[in-house]
Amino acid sequence: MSINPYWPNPNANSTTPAPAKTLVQATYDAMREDILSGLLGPGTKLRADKLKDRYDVGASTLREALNLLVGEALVASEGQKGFRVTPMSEADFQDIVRVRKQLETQALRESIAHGDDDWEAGLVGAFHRLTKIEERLQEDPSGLSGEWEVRNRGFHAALIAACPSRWLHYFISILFHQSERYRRISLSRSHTNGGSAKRDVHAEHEAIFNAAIDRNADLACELTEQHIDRTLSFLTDKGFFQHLQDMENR
Amino acid sequence: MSINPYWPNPNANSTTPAPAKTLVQATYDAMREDILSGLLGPGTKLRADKLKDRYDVGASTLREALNLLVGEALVASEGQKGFRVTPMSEADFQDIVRVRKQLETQALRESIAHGDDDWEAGLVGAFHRLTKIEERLQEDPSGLSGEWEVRNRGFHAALIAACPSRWLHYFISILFHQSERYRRISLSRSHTNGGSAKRDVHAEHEAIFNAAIDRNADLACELTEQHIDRTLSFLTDKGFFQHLQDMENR
DNA sequence: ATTTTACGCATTATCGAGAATTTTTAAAAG
DNA sequence: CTTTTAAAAATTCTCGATAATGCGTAAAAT
Repeated sequence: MSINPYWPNPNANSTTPAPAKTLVQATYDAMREDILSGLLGPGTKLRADKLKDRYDVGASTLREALNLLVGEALVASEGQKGFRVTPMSEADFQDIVRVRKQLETQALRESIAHGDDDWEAGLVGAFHRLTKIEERLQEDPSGLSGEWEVRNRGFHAALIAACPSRWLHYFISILFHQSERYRRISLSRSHTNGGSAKRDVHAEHEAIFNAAIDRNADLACELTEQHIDRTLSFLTDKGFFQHLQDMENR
Repeated sequence: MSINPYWPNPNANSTTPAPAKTLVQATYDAMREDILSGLLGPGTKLRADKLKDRYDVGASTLREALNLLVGEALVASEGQKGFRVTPMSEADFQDIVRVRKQLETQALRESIAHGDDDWEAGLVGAFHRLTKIEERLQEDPSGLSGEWEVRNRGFHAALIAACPSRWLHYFISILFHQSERYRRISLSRSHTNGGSAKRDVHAEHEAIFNAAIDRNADLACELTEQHIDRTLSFLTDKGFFQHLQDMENR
């Protein structure tokens, strides 16, 4: 994947030998994963020495990766005072959810309108992959969550893959990563504050999938909005936002 | 302004001495201006030596600024082959216009709904500033266009200033800069291909302003959509997009 | 004539050191 | 005791040099 998701990778479906990843990109990928997983918690001060040690790169390379993450709003640059993992807040997540609903439903509509057989095939495949791992995950909830993230991302990408708007894709991918951070961090830490009716994520995915394949745009969008909304109410019910201060300021 | 527009500058309305701009930020600002003005045309290969010479900075500083611009999709990073000013195309601008309409109308609605007296005051002031320079520009169309860009940006920002969604603001500012590049480059080069009915931009601004002050959200959004649409038809009528290939590949 | 290989040049990517800035610590003044 | 001032330490920012990679040219092979 190219650094900037908006501009497509020319080697997408080709047989050219290797992606030839640059060190900056590798560092960027690694750091993003560490931020999304919560290993680098919200608000964490990103000191050069520590990070140079952790990722084993020079100062410049590190700062380039950092500046790349600033563009995705996963890292905030503070004047002459270094970098910091972007803080999290309930208001921020509500905002993400609102805008994400608007953009994803729009993209889904256009995707359903433009989608051809290839789109359907890709969607069926992505849903199948996701189904398999969700079955496996239900029996054995240990591990595998990394792979689930990949397939969940793939399914949601396949849904809107036929939408021709590059800018929608770009913005949606940013917001998706933002959401992913909230979800993953909320799961990795125990905040079992309240009940929060058990959520059948797979059923939600299946319903969206069926509506999309049936070309029922209105229903698919409705279900997508609910799907996204539930990520918010899920975290709220869990009392996740009350624990945010605890993990800041390291 | 902080590098990442999404996260507000804590020194916004304070009396603290100086913004203490970092060299990276200065270079980033200068390069962005050069790209938006067309001085660095679409598709231009950004060679390190030339740019080091032009902006008088070291290699690392330069690359940091470059990576910042990648996040705004004004610069594209090509694997291991350096950087390049993002190309322009008719399809891209159509996409920008579509998404921009959707986001700006949404933000305008929320702004009109939430706006208080301070918002109105800011809007009146911004409109006044814009009016003055547009009057001056009508008599003497030479120069001043740089200042017009600033005030036009300010007016559009004031319209949606009361919208509470940080993410909408962030995405809109990206798309606004993208649009600005198309508009400015189309004006700086002579492509008087066809008639293109003379456009009274000030009248459009005035109509939007009045609708916003009247809290007529539907009308204001309608007018905003037309306003944005006209930037597209204006360039199309001018035959701008037929000249795009000419200015690539330097 | 076309393709392949090898070489030298141009450009990019990476690093570590030094300069500039902020933060911390401690002493001095009120 | 609190505030101010000043030096020291820690951290960030910037630069130029070096290593790695890609590109163009020309000789060699098919």
